[in-house]
Amino acid sequence: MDAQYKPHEIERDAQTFWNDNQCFKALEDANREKFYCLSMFPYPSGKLHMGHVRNYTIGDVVTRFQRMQGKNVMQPMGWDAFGMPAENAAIKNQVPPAKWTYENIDYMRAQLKALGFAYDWDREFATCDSDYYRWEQWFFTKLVEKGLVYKKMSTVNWDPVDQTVLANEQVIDGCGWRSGAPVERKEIPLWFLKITDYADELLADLDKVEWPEQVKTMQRNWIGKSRGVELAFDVAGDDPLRVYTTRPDTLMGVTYVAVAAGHPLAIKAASDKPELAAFIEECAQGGTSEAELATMEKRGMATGYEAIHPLTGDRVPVYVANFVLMEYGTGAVMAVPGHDQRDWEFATKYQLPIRAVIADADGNAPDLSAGAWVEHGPLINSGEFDGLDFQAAFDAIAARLEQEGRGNVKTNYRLRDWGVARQRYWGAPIPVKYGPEGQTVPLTDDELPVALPLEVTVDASGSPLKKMPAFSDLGDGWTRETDTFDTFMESSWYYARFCCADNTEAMLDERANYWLPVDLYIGGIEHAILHLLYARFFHKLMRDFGLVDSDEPFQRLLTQGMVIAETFYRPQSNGGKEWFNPADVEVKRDDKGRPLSATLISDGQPVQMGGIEKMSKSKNNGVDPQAMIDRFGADTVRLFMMFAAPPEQSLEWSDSGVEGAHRFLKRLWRQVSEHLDAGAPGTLDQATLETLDDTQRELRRKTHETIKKAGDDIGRRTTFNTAIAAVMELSNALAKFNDTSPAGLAVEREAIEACVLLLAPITPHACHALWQTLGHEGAVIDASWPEVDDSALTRDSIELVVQVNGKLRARLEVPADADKAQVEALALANDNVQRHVDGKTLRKVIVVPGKLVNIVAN
RNA sequence: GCCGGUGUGGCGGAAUUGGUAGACGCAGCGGAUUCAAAAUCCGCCGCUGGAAACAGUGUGUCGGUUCGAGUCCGACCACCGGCACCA
Repeated sequence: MDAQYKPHEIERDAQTFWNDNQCFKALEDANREKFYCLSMFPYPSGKLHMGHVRNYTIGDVVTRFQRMQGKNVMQPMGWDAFGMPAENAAIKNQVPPAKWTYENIDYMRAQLKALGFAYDWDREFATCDSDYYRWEQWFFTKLVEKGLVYKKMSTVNWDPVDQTVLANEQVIDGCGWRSGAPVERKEIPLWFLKITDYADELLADLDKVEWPEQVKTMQRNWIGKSRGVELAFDVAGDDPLRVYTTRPDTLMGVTYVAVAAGHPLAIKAASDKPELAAFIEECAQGGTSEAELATMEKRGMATGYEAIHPLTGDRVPVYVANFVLMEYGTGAVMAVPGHDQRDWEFATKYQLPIRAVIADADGNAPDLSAGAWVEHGPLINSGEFDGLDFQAAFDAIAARLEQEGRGNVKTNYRLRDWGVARQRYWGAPIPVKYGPEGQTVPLTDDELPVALPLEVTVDASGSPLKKMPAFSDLGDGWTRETDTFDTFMESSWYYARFCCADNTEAMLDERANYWLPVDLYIGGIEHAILHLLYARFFHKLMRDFGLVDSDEPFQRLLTQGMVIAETFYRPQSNGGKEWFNPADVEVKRDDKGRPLSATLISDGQPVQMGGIEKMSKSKNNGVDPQAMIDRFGADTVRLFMMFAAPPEQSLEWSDSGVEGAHRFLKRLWRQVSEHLDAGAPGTLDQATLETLDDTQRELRRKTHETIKKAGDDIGRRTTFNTAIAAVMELSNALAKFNDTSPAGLAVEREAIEACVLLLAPITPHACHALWQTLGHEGAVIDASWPEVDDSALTRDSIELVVQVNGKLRARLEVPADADKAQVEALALANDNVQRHVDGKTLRKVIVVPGKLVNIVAN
């Protein structure tokens, strides 16, 4: 064997072998247990970044591990190819988005192949292929027929200079990112899917999936099921105002009512009040994101109207408030400043009355001078309802409102219907046409697919489709919808299409039911809500249409952390920052390794350290995976990624850490080489096992402990870092083991083969070569995960720690079968233990078998 | 602002069910090998005191539960992710 580890040759040979033998082609086989492992597919932005490498390495490790467990595995890969960056690149470089996208795909596919991922490439597709999105268009028309789609007015960010709709990301500090003009809120008609029809099921079925609890919690909170009361306030001279509240117990504390700026009552009130009209116009300033709405200054103005309290008949003023939104709920809220902090701040600002109607913890009227009292408590100042607790008050007040026909108990959801229309070009056209008499008609099957025209010129003024009569004008007064789908539509069902991507006759077929649900889905935590919720919804839509028979798309979920790196910059005269790549910067450290200063290598001048952040283009702190592969090989990059942190945590890039990973592979390679040079090993038959000496038995124990731990770490815990650490320990034990007897070499062979098999999912190329070198006929890709020999794990004696009052005072070597009394006696006989219990009274001795003894004395 | 998370040596991290804090790796220090260097190998490595044995102290901060807390509970601080048109 070549004594030197040559990753590039090894990787080329292994990949050729996998390719030639179609090792990763997945075929349905009803007699074998299937395992569908899926990593979130990438947006083809240009080059792979480290986040991709991490994501796909995790998926590949699990895929190869499950294959070694005997499962019929399928791991596909494709491209989430529609989206804004292609349009931005088109504006910048005058390249059509399609050309840019497909070139990026070609480049990134080659990078994925260089990393040796076990993908079934026959299933590959890009969502911008019309063979893919045609089924999405088809399905949308079916949803229209089922009444699950509707059109309504909705608020978007409007750039008044570029005359175009902006994404939230394109709104910087309230201004358009290109024009710099203050953004306005504008109402336009948009298509929606009725995800709220599925709110209850989306909530309940979270119990069916094995997802991280925090992700389930986030989804539950996002859906936000609440039980409250919808009630009406009469308005003198106008229609009643309907409001929803989860705190009907505070109804007697209502001191005003607030409506959205777009509310009919507000608009009516503004007709003879110029200052109110001006205020309403001001409310249209700014972006639409919830974060922006929640943090903006709360402002309001009286309408002059008064609402009549449904129970007391008192008159309270109606305000227009900028934080009430027309499209959420009823566009009006009742305000209880005594018991809601936002209402309290608003009331304080506009000198509105604040009434206490809920008692504090001591049963007294709460002090409301510094803020609202928001806890539950018995009612006060509420007439006949005084003294009732939250639940009793809720029920009594709801019953009373219902009896008077002024309200009813209602379940509400925070979840809003899914707006799927985008005023953009690079997306799947929405398959709808409009008639001369204003008809809205979904396209029929023979009118599908609507192919996106690919030869276009894109500029900052919005979608070119709107300016292309060849696309939009259907003749006889009919026009085509020029909006395209939200790209979340494509990513909501791609996992199912991978099961039968070659089907040109149907969206899905029976193969989908063989593979689905996805057994393990891996992707960034940033997708914990939107993407995963939309995909779950879409799956249920497809189920109710008979396309799949499962309830949930993703059985297990692994949310990976970000890849982060140090940032470096220099302030610029315009107040901005010029960011430098870590590869171009040299960091000086003190003798403890703490960073002191940094300089740019090219000019030797200092740069500022900007902290450790997510690798991104904007901060120029990305480390190019390709450069790392070229330098160390794919296995080293994969090993470092898996070793440096557990998958759920963020991973800080470290050049020297990568070198450490490389060092380990070189060392393993050398260990195999030296082992082979040492001669032929004996066989580990029963007779040999019985005659092993202590050192040999110790190495065998370590081998089987490592097999056990690595299998549990990879298969159950998905903590690849600790699995690797365990194999490193075994390798360290091997380095200390110098026994060239036939039995010694046999034990060593077993340990070395364990190292190779346990690392095979992580560093598949090196292990492919080592497995061959060790004389195996079959490839390691077809090898089974090694089995634990429980008899190798037994010990004659174990180490116990002895504590006195919880502090470690001694370590004892005791027979493995020692009983409590023996252990206690041994512990008390220890000199150092005696010194610490001397002169004290023994209160208690706690023995934790196999672990420790704690002697309590005082 | 709201929802979710994280915080352990110089650094990345380990400690799986409340039971030895710091596995494994990086950096650093010392040594071997070498004409020399690289590579490699061996040893040391939380902080304070001590020659050592050992003692004290230590998991963001403050408090609590427990024989025993990195782990559980309460309050707080800092940072990260998401917030519906980034993907």
